Amino acid sequence: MDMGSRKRLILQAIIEDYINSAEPVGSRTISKKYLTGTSPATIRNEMSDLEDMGYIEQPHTSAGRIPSDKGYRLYVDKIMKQNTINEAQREMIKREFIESLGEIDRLIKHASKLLSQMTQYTSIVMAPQFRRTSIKQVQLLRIDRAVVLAVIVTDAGIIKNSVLRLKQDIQPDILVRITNMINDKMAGLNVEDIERFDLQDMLNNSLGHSEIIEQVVPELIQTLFYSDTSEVYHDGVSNILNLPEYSDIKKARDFLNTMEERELLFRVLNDVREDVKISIGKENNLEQFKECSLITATYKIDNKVIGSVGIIGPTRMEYSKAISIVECMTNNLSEILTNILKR
Amino acid sequence: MDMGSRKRLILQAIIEDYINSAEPVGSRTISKKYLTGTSPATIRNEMSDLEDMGYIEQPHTSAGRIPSDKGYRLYVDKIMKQNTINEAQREMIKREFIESLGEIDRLIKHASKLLSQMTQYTSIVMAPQFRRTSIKQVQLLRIDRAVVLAVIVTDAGIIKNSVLRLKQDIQPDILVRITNMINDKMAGLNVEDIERFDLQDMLNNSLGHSEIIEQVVPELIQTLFYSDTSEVYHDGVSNILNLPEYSDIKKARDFLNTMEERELLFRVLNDVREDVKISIGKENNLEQFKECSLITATYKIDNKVIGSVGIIGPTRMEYSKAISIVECMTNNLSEILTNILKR
DNA sequence: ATTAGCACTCAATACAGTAGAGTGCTAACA
DNA sequence: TGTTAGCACTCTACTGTATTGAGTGCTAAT
Repeated sequence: MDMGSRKRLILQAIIEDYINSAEPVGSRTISKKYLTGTSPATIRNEMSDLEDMGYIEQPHTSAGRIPSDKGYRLYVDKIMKQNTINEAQREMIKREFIESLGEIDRLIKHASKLLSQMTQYTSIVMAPQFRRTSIKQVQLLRIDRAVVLAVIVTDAGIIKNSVLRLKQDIQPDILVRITNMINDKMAGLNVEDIERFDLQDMLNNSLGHSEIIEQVVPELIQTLFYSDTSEVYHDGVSNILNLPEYSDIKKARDFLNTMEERELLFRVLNDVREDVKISIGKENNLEQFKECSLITATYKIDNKVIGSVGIIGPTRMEYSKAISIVECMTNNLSEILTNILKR
Repeated sequence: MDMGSRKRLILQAIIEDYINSAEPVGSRTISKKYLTGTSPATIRNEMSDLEDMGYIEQPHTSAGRIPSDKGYRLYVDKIMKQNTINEAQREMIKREFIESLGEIDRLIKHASKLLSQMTQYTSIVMAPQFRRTSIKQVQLLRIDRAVVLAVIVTDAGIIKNSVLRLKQDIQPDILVRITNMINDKMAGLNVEDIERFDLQDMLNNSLGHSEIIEQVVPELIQTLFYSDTSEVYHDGVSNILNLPEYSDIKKARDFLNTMEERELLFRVLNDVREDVKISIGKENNLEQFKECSLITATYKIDNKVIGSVGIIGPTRMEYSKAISIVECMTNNLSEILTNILKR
């Protein structure tokens, strides 16, 4: 059976109507609203074919049709037209970001809020990732007699820090020496290297400072790993309760539960390799998202992928709009991050 | 009309039954389950009195009674017995915390998770607050030619920092001079003082460094304020969907919306002055929480109140358990924070 | 003061009937 | 041969009605 252009129009009509209404779409509706020249009976025949081909399905005999995951996939890949967000919205993203210049952290949270507001779905974002960069330098700063602040600068300019509390007092000159030692050994390493870092070797060449190094270095390493998995934010979770598919309280609860598992969200975002990735329904690996679609995209610093953002909605998603918003968002993020860090 | 001891027992029975069942409690139930020696008719008379006194109310004529806010208040203040959490749970809190030693941030998030898990309500916590302490010292650390890390240490030992990107390069010796200047002017100030800080005066005495100071100091001040209002976490939001009072999707959505407004949650937590504060239903100032109860408590460093945590649940809350858990939590937080910061 | 008995109220449930949307099939038509 | 009108059929959603049962308030007896 081949996919004539009328079938394609009908599929498009079904999908776009269903996206708006969340109700099964019948042949009469299509005949009246989308293909005025064609009678319901003809459309019924075509719909029957489309069902056989697996693009649409029927919840029960006397209902209209709804798109299947396969149908959405075809729609996204071949049918829908791209770039439906207008210049005003594009401007909005740009403008909003200029205001939140400053702390990277703030920028990221702002991106999340903006994504969920503009799409009316739930957004998830991850802060720029260490794991994908390497250490440029480490600075140790004496705060108090036995308190040291460790600052880690990476090649993408991301700065992380942690407070170290030592068992004994430390003199400034010794701290300088230790700082140099650490930089000798650790500068240039990325997180994968750090996993295999040979602490013992360093202690053997510690010139009598092994006791302090033993306290400092593991703490430093831990900081790297911790910040790697924890900085995931989300926003607009309440939006999903506006959708009829979540009027079932059990589904809503499951969704909320999932959104509170930061580790999980991190994994989802971390898996993104493409510029923009679209996962529809059962295409998602996660059981929890089998009835959702995810639009995820990566952002970069100096063309180096450094993190990703995404939105989660029902499979009946406004793909075209959602995709362009997410895309526009990552483009702006990339640009601004690159600018503020290389300024 | 006076409050005989039988009325008190009946009120207690109504409240405790309603806490468990979320269903209006009838006279027969009380007679069978709580006051076996007394007939339903007698209890009905007493209940009628209790209703006149405003402690209970009737959703509709042929239903049982449910407690009013006033009823809960009396229960909390005079009737319920304290401290129902057992030694095992107390131990659990202690043990859990010992593991998450290290980053204060992690400790705080952990506290939130623990609170919601143990109570099965929604928890909110705020990170230790600057506003309640004063600046001990400011350190500026040169990261790159035009990039400076500012570290602020407070008298309670809380350390905050932010990355400053300058318009021009800066020499290390000049940075030291500026650091000294800033410390001269700002050490000892608290956030309230900072609000009235006279930047112009400082610029007049800047010995030729006014251009850099003009970039650094406002940024520094902003960091103080930003971190003051943003670090609010919550956990267990999904728990509320298990409660029958939120099976109405509209209510659930409103609740979720509220929980996503960090500013609002911050204000709620920031208002807490007492060791433990219990706000029942309409006692809450916020419209959004008129059907909820909040148990909030402060935690301290060196006996100086530095932040607070709380749980939000339905007015039909397991007050006794919730209060002891929140109390136990803040005690542990206070102890651990004091220890790790003064170590 | 307490209790048994009774009439009354009201929400919740179950049930039957109806309306309406939609399909599939067949036969007629261009 | 593709398209369409017509019709019987299916199934959900809604509506109205009757029933049930939990609970109350009142009255009279203990």
